[in-house]
Amino acid sequence: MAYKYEFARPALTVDCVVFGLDDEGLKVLLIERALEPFRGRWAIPGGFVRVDESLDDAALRELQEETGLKKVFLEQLCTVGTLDRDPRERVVTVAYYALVRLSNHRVQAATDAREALWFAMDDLPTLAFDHDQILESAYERLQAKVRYQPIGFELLPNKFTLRQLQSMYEIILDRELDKRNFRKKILGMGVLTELDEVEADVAHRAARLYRFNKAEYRRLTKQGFNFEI
Amino acid sequence: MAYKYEFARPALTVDCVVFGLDDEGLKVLLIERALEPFRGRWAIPGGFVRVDESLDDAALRELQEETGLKKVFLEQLCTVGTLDRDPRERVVTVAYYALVRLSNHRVQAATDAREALWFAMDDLPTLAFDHDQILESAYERLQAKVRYQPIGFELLPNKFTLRQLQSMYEIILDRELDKRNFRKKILGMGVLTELDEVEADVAHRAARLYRFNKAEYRRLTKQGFNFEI
DNA sequence: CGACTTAGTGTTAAAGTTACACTAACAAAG
DNA sequence: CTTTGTTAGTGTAACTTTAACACTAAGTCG
Repeated sequence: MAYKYEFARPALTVDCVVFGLDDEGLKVLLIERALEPFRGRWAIPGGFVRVDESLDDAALRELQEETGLKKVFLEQLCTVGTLDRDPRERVVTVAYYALVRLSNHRVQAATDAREALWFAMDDLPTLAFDHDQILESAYERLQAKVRYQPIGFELLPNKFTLRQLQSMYEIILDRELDKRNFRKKILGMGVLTELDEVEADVAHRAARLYRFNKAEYRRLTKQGFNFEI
Repeated sequence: MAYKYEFARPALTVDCVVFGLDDEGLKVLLIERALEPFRGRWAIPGGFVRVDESLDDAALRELQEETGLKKVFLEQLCTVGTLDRDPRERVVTVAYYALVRLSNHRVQAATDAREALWFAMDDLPTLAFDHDQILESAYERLQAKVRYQPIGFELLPNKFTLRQLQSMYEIILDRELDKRNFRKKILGMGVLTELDEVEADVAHRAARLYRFNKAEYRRLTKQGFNFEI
């Protein structure tokens, strides 16, 4: 009991909603709690913020400690400070969310977590604390975000086909898109570079490969270009 | 020195960017700090979160204590936890923003503030801490928000003219709107009720008065109606 | 009653969005 | 080597939305 303060302080935590994408669909990374409270229940990975690390660092650290996931681009979602959200004491949590390519990230349970697993979005368990609500908010935010920012090029291989790109959007937005309109729109943005290559080893006509042009994307972003899908 | 914890905890504060609207334009409520650090400098009102109050409550309380402002609709903006943002110790702050009708809110400096004043957005002093950045983020968020939500009907009298409504949008968005297009769009949303009344005491043709139809607005919102201006 | 001020109104061109169906390329099977 | 199956790739037309633009109407004031 080493730290003393004149006034009582809420505990401060970070929680990370990590969405993972693969061919099967959109998933979320959850951990099974090894400790009370909610021992044995599934939860969003997260933990206490240390006094000498930034919020972003804390989120990255906790994510790695509990699930093995590294170098994820986390974005702040919101901060929740309801009085009774943690039965132990007053805990305020800063929630983050991220979207990763599932095949790139092998998870592995560690500190404070019995297990870390990807759950399909349509087959989620009831979560500990108020994590259901946080997850729901994160999902809404992700869908809103993907509509006006060409997020998620990091989710595809370096070279990808337009079909792969479209599928990614369809999975995240949870609706079908028109092939021709999608191609028109995405090519019209001018952030894709057409390669002199086609996909290999397919049992049908091979599709052309494209590369995401990051420099061009940044240039357009600065000009306030609208990337709405 | 009454409260002891096993691990060091960051202090937790809330800060409120309150935008005020009147005929002159958009203003921000700032306080002059009465205490160190940054004593004498202007800052966004805010203060420490108590362990037994929610974040929203803390924001409302601090705003009232420091500026006299009550019953403001605050919305969470972001949470900032940079390590050295406060010279005293590690402080994490949850930032809020709000938009109020200036004539409704007489301010008055109180606790920890020497003075509380409205500053025009184009004539701001340098602020304490990282409050310049927080204010800038809040302004961007306000402009983004006003474009797709009919925010700010609370900023007008109960009965208002379309010209008043348009002026409000123009001030917040900081650009001129076409009168006919604006009227078409806003009336087309169906959230305004035309009254059998016109404005009084004007030295020219009197404009028709309208009322905001809150019930209809909520109904449409649930249906995912797009209120983009 | 003339001058002044703001209210109120429609149309058109341009841009963007949506819906929709066929041919091209290639591999695999026979 | 021909047929079959599968996905790639392409254009147009209807519709909707946006943007630009100028005059008459109503009322006050002097």
